[in-house]
Amino acid sequence: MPGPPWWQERFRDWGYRLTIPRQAILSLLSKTNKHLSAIDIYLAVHRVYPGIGLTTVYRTLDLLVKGGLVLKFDFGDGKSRYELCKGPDIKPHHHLVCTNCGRIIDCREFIDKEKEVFENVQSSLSTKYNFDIKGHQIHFYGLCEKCN
Amino acid sequence: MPGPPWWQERFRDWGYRLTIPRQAILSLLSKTNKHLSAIDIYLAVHRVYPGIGLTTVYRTLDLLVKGGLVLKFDFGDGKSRYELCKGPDIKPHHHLVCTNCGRIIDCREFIDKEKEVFENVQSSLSTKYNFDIKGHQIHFYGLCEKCN
DNA sequence: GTAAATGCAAAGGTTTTGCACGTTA
DNA sequence: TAACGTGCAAAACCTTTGCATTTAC
Repeated sequence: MPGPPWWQERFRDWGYRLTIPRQAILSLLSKTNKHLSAIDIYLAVHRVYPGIGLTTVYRTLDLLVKGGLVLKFDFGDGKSRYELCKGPDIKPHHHLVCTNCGRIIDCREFIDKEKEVFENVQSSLSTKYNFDIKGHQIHFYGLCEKCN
Repeated sequence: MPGPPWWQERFRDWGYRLTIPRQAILSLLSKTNKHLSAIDIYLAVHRVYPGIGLTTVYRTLDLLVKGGLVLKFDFGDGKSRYELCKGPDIKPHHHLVCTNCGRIIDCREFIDKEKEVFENVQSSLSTKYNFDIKGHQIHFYGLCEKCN
């Protein structure tokens, strides 16, 4: 018996309007574990809400990225990909990217060891460069099983 | 008294022709510590070799990336950036990216600690996912001194 | 001499912008 | 109802492709 989605309150506090396209995009992102591009999202939402425009997808994603609800990735194939990074069931992870076929695999096993290392690194980098570091991304590049 | 550039031999062994545009691009990349886009490279080479075309820049960069002489980065501003990663004076490093103004800072201090961590991680990831991992990138995102 | 490399122009694909119309709070 | 959000069309970019010409070996 799910209550209202957790992002409802967030939008209200935040002062932005929770419109149908925004709900549809958030709902989609919260149900997938894929690495969707703007077009992917447009096409998927279009099936359930045919009125949506690609422009709105881009603008909503920008908003969600700025608000820290979504992460934007560039894996080198010319289009950005988006992932929800807040909410229940969300675990931080990194990516293995096949440089041949573009396949992307999530990997989580490194996260524990990473934490202890990166907390120190980030705070010392912040001090040294006067940089307010918000986060980091780690991408592993190589050849996947099929392409190897 | 510099001898012939180190990449001369490399190209010959490799079976590719060492043309004027290729030399000009490699020469530029070996002298800069900036994070140049294709257009940046085109404009800089154009000053010394006006005959060059943007297409050749892209094709040469692809070649150098495939050959492992150059790394290609995407920092989220819609254009790829290129860095020489072979040759004398080249030290591996990672990047701090300002999400407001796009400024990019190289950081090297993490490299030592990183090595011991990542050698293990990469080999265990390789085994687990049957992925032949060639390398990784770490990007730190935040606000630089001016934008903070 | 011959295959490889180049430059131009055009095409392709992704993302952004301007503006009139709808919608949310 | 007033400000915010949307959709469409067009524009702006970055990158790739086709093809005739030039160049390196």
